[in-house]
Amino acid sequence: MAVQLTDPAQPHRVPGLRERKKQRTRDALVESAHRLFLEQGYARTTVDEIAAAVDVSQRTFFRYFANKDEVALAILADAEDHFVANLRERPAAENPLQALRHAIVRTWRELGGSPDGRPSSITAALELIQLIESTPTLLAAHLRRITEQEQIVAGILAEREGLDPAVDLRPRVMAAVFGGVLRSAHLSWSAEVESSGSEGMINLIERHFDQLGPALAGDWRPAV
Amino acid sequence: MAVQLTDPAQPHRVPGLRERKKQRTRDALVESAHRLFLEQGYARTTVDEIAAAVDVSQRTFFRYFANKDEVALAILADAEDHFVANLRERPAAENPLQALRHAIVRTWRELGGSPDGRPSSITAALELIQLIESTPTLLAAHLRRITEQEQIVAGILAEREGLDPAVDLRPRVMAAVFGGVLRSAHLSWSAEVESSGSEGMINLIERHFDQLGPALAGDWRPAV
DNA sequence: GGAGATTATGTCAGCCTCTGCCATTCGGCA
DNA sequence: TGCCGAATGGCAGAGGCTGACATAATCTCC
Repeated sequence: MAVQLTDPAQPHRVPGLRERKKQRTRDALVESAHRLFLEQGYARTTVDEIAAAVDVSQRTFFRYFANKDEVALAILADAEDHFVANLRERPAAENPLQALRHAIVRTWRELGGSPDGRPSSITAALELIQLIESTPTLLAAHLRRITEQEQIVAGILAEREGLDPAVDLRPRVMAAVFGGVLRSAHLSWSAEVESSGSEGMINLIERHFDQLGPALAGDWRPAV
Repeated sequence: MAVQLTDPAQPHRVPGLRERKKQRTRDALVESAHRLFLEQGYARTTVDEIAAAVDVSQRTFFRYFANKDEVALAILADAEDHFVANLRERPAAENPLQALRHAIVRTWRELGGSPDGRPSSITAALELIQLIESTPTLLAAHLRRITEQEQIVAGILAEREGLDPAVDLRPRVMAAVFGGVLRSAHLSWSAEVESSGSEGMINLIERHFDQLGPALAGDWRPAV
C-alpha cells in the first residue's frame, strides 16, 4: 500500500510545501535505496549510505520507514494497490477464481503497458522481485506482507459473495491458494535465465493458474 | 529440519562426550529460549539473556544458531522432518492431494498422540505457532522457512509421479497450494480464543482441506 | 508580515544483533 | 601423558534501530 502522506480529509486541496517536500524526500529515498540495492546488493548497502545519498540524516530515514526492508519493498506497494482496486472492480458475474486471475493479469498489463510519466514503475517492480528472490531477509519480509494482503483479499472475496469471513472458510482458503500460485509464478519467473519483462511474467502467471485445476485433479498420470 | 550434530557417517557408534555435550547445550538453548520468549515476548528477550540462562557466552550462542529467529523456530524442525518422512511413505495409490493431507494429519497425530519421553513436543510446537502468529519478525522468518519446505515437497511430489519438476508446474503449484491451506489453518487455530490442542489443530486442517474443492468451484452461492 | 504553534529534521547516546579475530580450554586419541 | 583438533570465551566493531532533546522549517492566524 502506497503511503498517503497528504491529508486525506481535504481531497481537493493542493498539498502545502511541507507535504510536497516530504513526498519528494520519500520518493528520493525509495529510488536511491532501490538503485543502491541493485548495484551493491541489499546486505552490503547500509542505511547510512541511503540517507547520505538523499542528504538526510539516518534518523530521518527511520522516520519515513520503520526498517530497511520497508524502503526496499515500497516499490511493490503501487502494484498492490492497483491489484486491490482491480479486484474490487471485477464484475459480480465472475466467480472468485476468475476475478482474482483477471485482476492480477490486468494489474500487470496496466503497469507494463502505460509508461505513466516515470521511466517505468514496472521495470523497478520486476527488478525488485528478482532482488527479493535472491535475498533471504527481503524474501521473509515480502512474504509477511503478502500474507497480510491475503487477509485483505479474503475480505474482498467474502464481501463479493456476501459471506461472513469469520464463519465461511472459503474466502481465506481461496486467498491463500491464490497467494501460493502467485508466489510460485514469481519464483519461476525469477529463476528464468533471461527473465523477460512483464509479458513473460503475465505468461507465467497464466500458466500457473492453468495448472491449478490439473494439480488438484486426482490423477496426474496423463502428462501436461 | 532438525540439525544433526552427531556424525552421520557412523550411524551405530555411540557419540562421544563432545557430541553429547554439544547436543545438550543446543537443547538447553532451544528450551530456555522458548520459555523466555513465552514469558516475556520475543522482542523483549535478548540473546544475552538466553545465553546467560544456559551459562554460555553470546558468541557461543551464535555458533549454534545463525540468528535469534532460528532458535525460536527450531522447535518446529522436528515436526517438519516427521512430515517429510510421512509424505515419502504415502502409498503410491494416493493422489498428491490425498498424500499431502494424510501426511500432515498423521504428523500431528504422531506428535500429539505419543508423549515420547519429553513432556510434550506438541505443546511446545503449538505454543510456538501462537507466538509466531503474534510476532511479525518471527512470522516473516517462519514463512521463509515454509516456502523452502514447499520446494522440498514439490520435489517429493514430482518424484512420486515421475515428473520433471523443471518442466511440469503441477508439483510446485500443488506444494504452494498446500502451504497456503496449511498456513490458513494455522491462522484460524491461533485466532481461536481457546486454542484447543492438537485435536483442534487437526480438526481445522481437515476443515480447511475440505473447503479447497468448494473454494475453487465456480459457484459459491450455496452456503457452506 | 510577524508571533506563536506545529511539525520535520539533526544530533547524540545507547541498546541489540551479529561477525571476525585471537587466546584459551577441553575432548579424543595415540 | 602428551599432542591435535574442536569448542568456547572475550573483545572490538559494524550496522540496525530507538528515545530524548534541541534546532530549524512550515503553517496559521491576526
